[in-house]
Amino acid sequence: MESNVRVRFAPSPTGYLHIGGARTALFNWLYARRHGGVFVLRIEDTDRERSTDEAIDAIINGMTWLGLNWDEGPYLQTDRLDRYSEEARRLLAEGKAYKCYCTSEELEEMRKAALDRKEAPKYDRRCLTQSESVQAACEARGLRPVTRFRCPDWGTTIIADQVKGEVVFENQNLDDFIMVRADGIPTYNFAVVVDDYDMNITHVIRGDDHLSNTPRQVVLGQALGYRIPEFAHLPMILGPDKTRLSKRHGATAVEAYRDEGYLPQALINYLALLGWGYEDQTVFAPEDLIAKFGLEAVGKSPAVFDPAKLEWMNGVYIRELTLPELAGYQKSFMQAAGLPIEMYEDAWYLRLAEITQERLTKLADIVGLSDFFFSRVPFDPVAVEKVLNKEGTKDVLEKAIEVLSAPFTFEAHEIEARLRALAETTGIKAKFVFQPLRVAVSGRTISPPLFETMELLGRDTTIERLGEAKNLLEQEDEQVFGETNR
RNA sequence: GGCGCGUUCGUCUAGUGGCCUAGGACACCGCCCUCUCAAGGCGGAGAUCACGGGUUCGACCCCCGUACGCGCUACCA
Repeated sequence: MESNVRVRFAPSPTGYLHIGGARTALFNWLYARRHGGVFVLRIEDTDRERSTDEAIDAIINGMTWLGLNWDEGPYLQTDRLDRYSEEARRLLAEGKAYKCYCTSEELEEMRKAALDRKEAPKYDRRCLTQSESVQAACEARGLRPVTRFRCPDWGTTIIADQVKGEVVFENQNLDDFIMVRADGIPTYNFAVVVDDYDMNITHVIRGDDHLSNTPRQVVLGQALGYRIPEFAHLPMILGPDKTRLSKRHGATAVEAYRDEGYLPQALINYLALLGWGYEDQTVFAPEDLIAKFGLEAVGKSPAVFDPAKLEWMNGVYIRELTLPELAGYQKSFMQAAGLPIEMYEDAWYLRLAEITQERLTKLADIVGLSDFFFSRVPFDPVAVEKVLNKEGTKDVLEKAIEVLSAPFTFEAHEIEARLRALAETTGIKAKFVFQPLRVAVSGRTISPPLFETMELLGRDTTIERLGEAKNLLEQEDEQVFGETNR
């Protein structure tokens, strides 16, 4: 498809890639792919205090894991400092910007005073007309100036936002914001404008926390003689308490979701639904998302992040995995949890995947579902109480050991047939013979299907576990006997 | 304080003047299936469409106002 669409994701590397950033990246990526355009990754690291290399890695890792591949970049703003200086000098020379020697303390005082007078805290332009001699005096005192943009104080700036619609701002409400700090590093509002222009960005798709900054950027771009890109401001993602999603709300790093066993396609699908929808559909393969995505269908109002729905969706995608894929994932999660995965063959893992697939909501859940295959886990006291300690359990265990010891191929369907026959002959309801066996074999009241579990455990281990359960009951009998005898 | 944005079931949303006695999904509840747990099937409950005024034969949908929430108002982005 012929296209000149160029979009970008421009995070500041002050922390891991979080859910909100991922959603912004996703929408940009979808828009680029939908229109056959270019997706640029740009790191906005002009805040030297808070930016870190680790954060850059985390962002790149997160996006890579999600499959949000970019076509250009990552560009670093700190690599482009000369370019910003060049543009700042130009504006200075044209009288569209000026140097300001006010100190942070002075500015803070002015702000407070304005607020006290119930006025908008707007810079009063006291440095706008400063003579060169005064400037020289300031320099002599060791003051380093910032560069302020001389904002037009009349007229209106209209943003034709693709999500929010037409938004009108009075320029007089803007003030002469700082473009370049005293240390020569540009501020966000300046660097974005230069970058988006230099990188030929056609559509700026970002969080709506930037909507109020947009007129500043437009006015600055106009002063620079740039053509202005289209804008689309996405609604925020909120926590359950309806405030902006943050660390306080628990897991917000996409890497955390990866480590818990979420599938990238599930997270992508879920995130796409936060602020966007297509008829009644809820499950979308990535290609489907690309085919159907459009800015016109993006909602205007913020969305609360719902971990429960993400979990459900992850289950949907886990069930769509092929067995070899699932087995591969499961092995790595089991290994990470310290289970000795070399204990079994690949075929064994395939079989395990088969019987656990529809029982998983997160990949990491496999650990709690399969640990007992590697070594006995302590009996769950509740299971002992409610199942093992029932009348006749010992008898069931004994008979089952007998039945399973007979010569036959130790496969699920055979095991099932013989155990059902046992229930039949003893006259005990099938579920009452299966449940104690489950507890004996897995230690718990919940497990993968019993017969498959036994097959995977193997005849010897299965019989051994049944015997151990029986011993446990015998010990208890003795104790009870001893006590009542006293 | 100023400016801006937003407001449909608990949550994500469908809905662009009559199809809405408001549809779907998650969560919740019940039933079925069933060796447990899941998955699956069926069903239920759940929204006076923030509130108040208009406009209209008719408003969730259009206009105005109010309330509440959020964002910006930094030498953060």
